Amino acid sequence: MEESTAGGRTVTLKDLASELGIHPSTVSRILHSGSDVARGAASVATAERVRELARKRGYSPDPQAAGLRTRRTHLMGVIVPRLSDLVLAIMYEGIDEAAAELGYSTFVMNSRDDPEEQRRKTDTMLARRVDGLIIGDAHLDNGLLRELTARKVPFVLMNRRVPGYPSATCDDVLGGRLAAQHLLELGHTTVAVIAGEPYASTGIDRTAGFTETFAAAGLPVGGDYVIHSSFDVTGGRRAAEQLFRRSPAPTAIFAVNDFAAIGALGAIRDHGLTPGTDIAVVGYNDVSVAAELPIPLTTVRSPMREMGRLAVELLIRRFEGDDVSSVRLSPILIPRATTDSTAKRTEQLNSSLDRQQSLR
Amino acid sequence: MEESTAGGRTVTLKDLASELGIHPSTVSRILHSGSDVARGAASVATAERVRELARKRGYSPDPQAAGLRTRRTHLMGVIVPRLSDLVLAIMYEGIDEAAAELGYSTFVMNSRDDPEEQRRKTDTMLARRVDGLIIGDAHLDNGLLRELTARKVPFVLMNRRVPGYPSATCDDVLGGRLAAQHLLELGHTTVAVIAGEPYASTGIDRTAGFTETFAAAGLPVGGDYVIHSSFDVTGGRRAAEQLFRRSPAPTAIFAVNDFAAIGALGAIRDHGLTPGTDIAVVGYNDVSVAAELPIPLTTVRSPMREMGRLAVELLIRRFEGDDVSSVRLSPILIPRATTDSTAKRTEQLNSSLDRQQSLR
DNA sequence: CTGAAAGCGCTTACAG
DNA sequence: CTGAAAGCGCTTACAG
Repeated sequence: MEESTAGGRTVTLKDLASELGIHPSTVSRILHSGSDVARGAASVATAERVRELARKRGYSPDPQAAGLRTRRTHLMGVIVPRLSDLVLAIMYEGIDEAAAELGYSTFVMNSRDDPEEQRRKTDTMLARRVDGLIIGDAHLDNGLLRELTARKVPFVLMNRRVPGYPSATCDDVLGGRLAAQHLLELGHTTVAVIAGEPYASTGIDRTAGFTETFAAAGLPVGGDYVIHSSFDVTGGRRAAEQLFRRSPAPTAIFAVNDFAAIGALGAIRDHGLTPGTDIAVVGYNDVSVAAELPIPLTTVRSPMREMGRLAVELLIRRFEGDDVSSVRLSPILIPRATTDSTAKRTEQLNSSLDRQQSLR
Repeated sequence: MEESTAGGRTVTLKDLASELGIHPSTVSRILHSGSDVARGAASVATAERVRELARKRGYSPDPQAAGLRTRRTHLMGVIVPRLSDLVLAIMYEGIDEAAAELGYSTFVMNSRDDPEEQRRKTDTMLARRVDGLIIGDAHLDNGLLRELTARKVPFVLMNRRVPGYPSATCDDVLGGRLAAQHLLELGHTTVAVIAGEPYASTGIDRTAGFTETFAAAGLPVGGDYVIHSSFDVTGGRRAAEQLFRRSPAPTAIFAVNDFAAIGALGAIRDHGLTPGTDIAVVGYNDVSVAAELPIPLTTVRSPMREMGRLAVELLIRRFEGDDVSSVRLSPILIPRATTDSTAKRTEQLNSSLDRQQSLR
């Protein structure tokens, strides 16, 4: 009945020490002196005996106990809107990898982008005494971040940025620009944006990069051609439905998220049109399904896994007292079939859309 | 410079006690006496003063320290093949919810179904002193599980079952049967299975339920009409390509996973055929995209989120010493367009496939 | 080079 | 009803 924590009887420092007839503190010192056998912590001979026995007994130090003394848990809290969003799941895989490599473990929690949940999950993480937080669901204009800063909780943002706080993000303005340039080259003049949630920098920046580029080309994008939406399939479908009511209809749609783009593709099909032929669509992120769609999706690839890894590195640098600044990773455009041969057919399309609208 | 763990200066039991002029042990006793104000732990008056101050100071007990004494961390380890698999991500959301409600926190790690990684991640979890494990990536014939049992590590399986160990799964044999009955009713006689990985009970059971039902109807499914595959889009596509080489070609395909089914749909289109019209396809799980596909996918819905919740509950019952037995949740069939009007066209299809093959 | 002590924040019998 | 002590497993100055 002595088993308590999983794994039953666990070997402790004291066990090791008494088996070798030396003091626990000596064992501790040796085990902390890095791989160079002793480094002044003990004689090479004792050090070797200790290491040997530790290995043999499968000793693994109790992080609870160590943390109690050192005040460092080697734990990171990660907050995301939802792990069932593939984009965040991939970023988390990057976090998981990097954290493991660097000796950290992570808690992940879903906030569903609800401010109350964000606060609650943050509290849970802090109650667990994490060393710091990776925040993947930051809203612009954020009281929680101010508060965390005041409380000196080390954190970095990932995925979404907020001015004034260190973050690991994609250069989303550039991403929007790439999408715009691509569509400009294809000759599109009436374009629309499915812009995501208004509280997320991702959507805002991608939209800004896109509309600024069109404006600079002398083709400003009208306000009612920019529609906010959730970042999922349903959101994209709904937004596209709205765009179908605009006149003239857009000949190209930039959705700031691949899943929203997929929803838009569905709406386009429902209207009897063919993406890539009748109307161009560009998504964002290049999730794995994008290339596998019936009509493969042109998209802006963002380095999702890398962002996760980077967030871990930045946070660790904050632990070490460094004053880290934000990093934006570069996206690239992946042209595929949904922007194949659309622009030339502009007139044709508009008349076909007019027909559709009169049927309504 | 006194800040160390995130959150800086933290209120301790001792702080509370000295502010009230009582002993820390009294404070501890009160805070542990549940919501009934004192329950013999102290006078109602002191109890109220203590609770009041604890609230005011935002006291939250240090779980490291508590765990060190009690040998219970209230931590669970969760191992999944990959969180970027939506099916597992949803299950994890169920785990996350239930664990939070019941006062537990969880670590999740990806094993990528690699036995070495499974072992490594398990070790990391145990080194973190989790109270137990939820294993979502179990392989049939599993040395690791035997070892964990020998070491008295409490664990439950989720998603995939292994005979002899407690698990929270979907009744996959039933699921396979539902798919088969549906296709039988539509009149299909030449059917095939994209069966998933051979080490996963999910694929095995779904395939067994399916083939047994067809066999019982006097229509045994030939061995070369059952093809193993990975559980993703690529795996499904490859398996379908192989099935196109069979003669007679199947008029219906059961894929044990929706993503594999989506891959099969791609292959079908590549062959110039239309799913739901020329060939029936049934998937498994009913992930959110299934209903949103150009041709919505008929599938067997599994209670993914519920499985996660259930796994948490079972594990906690194991902590309490209960001898828990496995639970299988029931799936239901969701008929959609990919099995709309296929069976009648059998002959027609077969001749069309023959034509295709001769072109190769 | 090694030992001994103190202490991290908590809990839990044991007294009284 | 409350206090005081011991101890969970570790780390870290401090001696010597």
